[in-house]
Amino acid sequence: MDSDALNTFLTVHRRGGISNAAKALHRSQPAISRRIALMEQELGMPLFERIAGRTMLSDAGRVMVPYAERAVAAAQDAENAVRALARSNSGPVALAVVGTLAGAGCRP
Amino acid sequence: MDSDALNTFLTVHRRGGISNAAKALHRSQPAISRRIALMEQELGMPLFERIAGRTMLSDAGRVMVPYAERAVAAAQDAENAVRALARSNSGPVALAVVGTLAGAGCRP
DNA sequence: TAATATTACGTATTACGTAAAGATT
DNA sequence: AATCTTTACGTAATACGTAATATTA
Repeated sequence: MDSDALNTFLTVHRRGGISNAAKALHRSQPAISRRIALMEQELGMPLFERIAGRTMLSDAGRVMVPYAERAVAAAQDAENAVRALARSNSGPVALAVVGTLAGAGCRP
Repeated sequence: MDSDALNTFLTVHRRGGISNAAKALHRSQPAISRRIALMEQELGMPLFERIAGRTMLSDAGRVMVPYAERAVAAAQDAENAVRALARSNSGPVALAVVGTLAGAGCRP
């Protein structure tokens, strides 16, 4: 179960349907529908209940939401941490040097 | 940055090289090498230092390890949580029903 | 030479989008 | 009718494995 798939699942939940999720993710509706169907097939149970034209969380989906949120956030954090390191290597460090040499040039 | 990619990264780190990671993941060496190269290209910085035939963590890689561990574990937890729900729905619950109707037919 | 990592290249899998069909209000 | 989801199908992007090419112990 990939964090990318989990993000798709979360978007469908948050946007309240596949159509809105597709817009938010800049994908077509069938792409999102198939992705969810694949996850459900992989898990052997539905994540959403298609009842009365509505796409609402199933019991399994309700269980998965907080876990998916953690997984997606953690994956993003991993990337952010490295990018932040890159900035710290060429940003604030240079600022500190300037501050030490000139005593000005950076806001407190 | 996908949890699957992060898992590849972690495996290379833990196994101490691309060859061993390839064996552990049942992939070829080039597949792992390219996957890491793609991540590095996406981040704009190396995750490993190829020094003297060794594949060791770079500064960025060292930063990423704990984040990657959390992300991979969280993604697995998401799947496990739903599968655990499935087991709990077909175990104790069914047992209770049978007990109510028949008063027998299942082991305590 | 032995072991490792990377390129090159063709293939296979996967994922997508468009179009059409099914279902529900 | 209108909206939403799913299926069908052809195509495009991605990822793989084999083979060949470095690079280093």
